[in-house]
Amino acid sequence: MAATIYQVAALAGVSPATVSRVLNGGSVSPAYADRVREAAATLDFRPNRTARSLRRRSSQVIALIIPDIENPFFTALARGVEDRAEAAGLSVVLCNTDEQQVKEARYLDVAMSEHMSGVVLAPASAATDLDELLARRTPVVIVDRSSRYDVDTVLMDNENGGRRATAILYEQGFTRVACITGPRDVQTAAERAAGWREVFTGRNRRVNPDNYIRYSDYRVDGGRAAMADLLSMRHAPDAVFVANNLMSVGAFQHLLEVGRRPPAVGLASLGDLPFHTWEAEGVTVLPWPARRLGLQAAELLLARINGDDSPARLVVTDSTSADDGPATTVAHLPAQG
Amino acid sequence: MAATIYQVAALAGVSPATVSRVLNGGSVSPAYADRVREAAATLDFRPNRTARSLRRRSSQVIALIIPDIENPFFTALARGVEDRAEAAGLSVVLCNTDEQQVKEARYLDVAMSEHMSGVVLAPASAATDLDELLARRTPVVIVDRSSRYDVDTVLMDNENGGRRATAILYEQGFTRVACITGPRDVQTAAERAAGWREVFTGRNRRVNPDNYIRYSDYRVDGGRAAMADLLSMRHAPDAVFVANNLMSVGAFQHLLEVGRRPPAVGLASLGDLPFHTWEAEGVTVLPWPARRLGLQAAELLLARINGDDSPARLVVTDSTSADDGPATTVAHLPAQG
DNA sequence: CTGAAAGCGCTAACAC
DNA sequence: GTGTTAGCGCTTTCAG
Repeated sequence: MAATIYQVAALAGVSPATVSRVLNGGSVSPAYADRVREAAATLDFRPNRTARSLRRRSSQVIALIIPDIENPFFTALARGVEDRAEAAGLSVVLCNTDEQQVKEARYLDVAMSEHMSGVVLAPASAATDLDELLARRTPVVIVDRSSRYDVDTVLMDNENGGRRATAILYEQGFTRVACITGPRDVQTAAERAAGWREVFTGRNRRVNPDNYIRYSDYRVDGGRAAMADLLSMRHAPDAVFVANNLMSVGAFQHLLEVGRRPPAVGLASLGDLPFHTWEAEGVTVLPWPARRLGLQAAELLLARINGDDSPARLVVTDSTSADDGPATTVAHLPAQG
Repeated sequence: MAATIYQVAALAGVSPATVSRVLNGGSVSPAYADRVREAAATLDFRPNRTARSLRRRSSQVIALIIPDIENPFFTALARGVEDRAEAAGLSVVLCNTDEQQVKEARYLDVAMSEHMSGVVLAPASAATDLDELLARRTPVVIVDRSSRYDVDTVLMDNENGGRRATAILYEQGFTRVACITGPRDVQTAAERAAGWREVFTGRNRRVNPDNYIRYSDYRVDGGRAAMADLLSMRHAPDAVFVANNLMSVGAFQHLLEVGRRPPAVGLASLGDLPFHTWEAEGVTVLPWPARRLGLQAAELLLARINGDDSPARLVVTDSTSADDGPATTVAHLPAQG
């Protein structure tokens, strides 16, 4: 049914090698090239990518592995990766690990055994095992959360994000700014909280910061519950820094439900509240440019795929930077222990 | 670097065929099987899927092609497909067409040339060309929007959804219920509007329904603009049926912005407002079970992949059905013209 | 510039 | 139950 390179060759009266050459830009006499193209067209020939990958030992596909496909942060990141990859003629396949290490391992496995030409990975956990992937010299870029490997990594400046968001709330006149962050064992959560803690302790010297931080789950319901918990304290905070987009939605919902919408209680979020375009309603939003992260990650990956073998790079983007601005710092990773 | 079946065979002292058999469940003596497994383990052998696909002429992956990865409806649908496919040991690769026919065509192309074992497609347009895919007998299931092909299709009962949502608003006491629907040339938009029109004309006999319908774009901003437009009419409606989740968000935002939150103006949505869990706030939400649609589509696809060749089926789910309920009608498609 | 031929790693007849 | 062998469709030396 599907035409092969041999049939095209036969119809054009040339060898399969010649057909292959016109497909891949080898040097072929114009006359032959035309005949081949014509034959290919009439047979509706479509090169078999599986065979090509087998032979070339690499495919024209990269994998993007993310922990939560239903989080708009990651879908926006995916758009960034896609846009850049598409421009380079690569297809992106999106894999959802659901924050589970086993699923992540399975998809990494698929990436290897499908000989994908690269992987962009937002790790589900700090324990992710990339040994094999790296042993096979598959280009890998880590994004959003860092890993214990010496590979290209694209991160946000989480600590500074926490610091700035918190500082803004104090500047708005609030006097006791609490923090809702993610799971204790997720690095980004710890870093964002660290930024908050620094500012908090500077402003509320007599207060134990541990009383004003809640470790939640980066999800809507977790954010709502944490906000409810904070507001029920004896000395409740008058504002809250929330460390990601989804928890901010939950926190905001709770405020609406109890009739204390900002600025009755201050609220600052790292990243847009998805599908709420009402900063005007009093929520402070620090840009958290997911799409750009994706673009950068794809950029690094493409370079590696094209043979770049310089030392691993670390790209840290700060939320203060303008959307197209240059406030992104590039540095080489320190040697790993 | 990567071990092959030959190396495993050599180490185990058997033939490659035997290794293949233990991998794929052929009958092999337990003694040999053990030796093979051991050899595979020590070599960290991982079957090369590319080679396997080339030989078997099919891969263990299915493509899910959706028009908008940033729409929670489609990501939820994707979860459904994934969950079902995973249970069957298939990997799902997600492709985002961005509502563009060219991208859609490209991904269909990839699906073909990668010999994917099936495709679940939410068409970007009515003009989608599946001729080749079907000629190659690739199993295909259409979901969400129908196509001109005689293939398995999983849809919501759009017209009834529009009818019910509208009726509910009238039952709540509103007297003039307008409609915000999707683009004129999108079938689901027309169907949902038709349901609305039926109820509207029954209740407002002297009024021209065309004055109370807005064709927008299924996006947040479009919904907001349409709502603003409707409210500025001389005889403005006192309630609005909005035909999808994102436009409902926009419409709702506008109501908040002008201080007329429901029930000051009635609002009914087909599907949850993403990340707003406040039906309590007066928005009527008809369940629009995206995840279930995905499950059903995957179910049909798996059957086809496993050789089912009965006539094409049409599965229509009604939003009135309980989440796990049976109010889903299954019928055979009429013969196509 | 072109063709012949040898595989990429795996599976599936077909023999034994 | 097991091994031998011939490809899947393509790319890529290597000769010419």
